[in-house]
Amino acid sequence: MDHIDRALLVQLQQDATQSYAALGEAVGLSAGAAHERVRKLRARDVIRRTTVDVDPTALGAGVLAYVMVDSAAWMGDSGADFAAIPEILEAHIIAGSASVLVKVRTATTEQLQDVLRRIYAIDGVSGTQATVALETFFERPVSPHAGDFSSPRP
Amino acid sequence: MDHIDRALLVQLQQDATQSYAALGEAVGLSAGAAHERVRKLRARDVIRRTTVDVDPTALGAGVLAYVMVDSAAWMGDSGADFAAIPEILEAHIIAGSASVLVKVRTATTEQLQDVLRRIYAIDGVSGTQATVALETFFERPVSPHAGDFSSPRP
DNA sequence: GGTGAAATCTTTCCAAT
DNA sequence: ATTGGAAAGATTTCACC
Repeated sequence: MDHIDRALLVQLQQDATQSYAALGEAVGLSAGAAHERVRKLRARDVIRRTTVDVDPTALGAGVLAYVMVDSAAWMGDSGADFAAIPEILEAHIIAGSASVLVKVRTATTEQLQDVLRRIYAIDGVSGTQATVALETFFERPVSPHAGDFSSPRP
Repeated sequence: MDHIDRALLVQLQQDATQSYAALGEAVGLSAGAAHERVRKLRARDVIRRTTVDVDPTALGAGVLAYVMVDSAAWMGDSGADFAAIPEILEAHIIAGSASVLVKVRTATTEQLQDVLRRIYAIDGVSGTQATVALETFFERPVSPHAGDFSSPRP
């Protein structure tokens, strides 16, 4: 994972449809060498998959909310219960007053309410606190240059 | 946006490297027709871009946190200030007691602390409440079948 | 809007360094 | 690990439906 690999990841995050010739050009390598490096990044699961970024509003999922889920019991084995609710895009065990944090997208606030009802039905859940996003400033992938920014700075 | 378009989006979310022949096969269309539909989905910005999903831990960003940002003033024009912090992956204006919710990835909790310091330096910010994720159950893209699930069901 | 086929460009493989 | 080139395969266009 040198600086060339990171440059390749930046390029691919921006546009994974570009040719290996263009990719090589962008990082100062031949098409074959760029291909070989990307192949290894995939093999090592640094690149997990190539995918498309779909506009949620075009799919009728314009309402975004984060939900703090409180529980009376240990929730560490409840991953599948949350995954069974398709409107939930992320679920994390958290440190703090709540137990689980989930990210939800729905078409309407009525549907959000229905998702909260289904979360409530999960074993051990004792409460929810939903926070609705009014406007999204941005959503972007993790930067391959993370770690170059943190203090102490050079 | 009929059911074939949604099936194409599901396929592309899973693997955007597959050929139009394979894509057409999966949805019951010729390669040419699949290509034309995908071209239109891109033109209409339903597909915003083709990208790679990179493992955050491989990039040295294994610490995930959500931060509620409190403010004394209107934060509606502060998008660029949050975007200037590269460790911030999402920033949303929210309804509720806080003003802005941000998603952060860093290598260490020390670096997280440094990000909080930089958030604090943004004009109008009066406080932060960070929630660290201990374990991620899953992170997945928005389902093209969203809306097929909500009650009232058929 | 869909099909099948032709032309062009890319990916993929490999021998050499 | 990288290069250049050759073979295999994919994308893109187009005439026709």
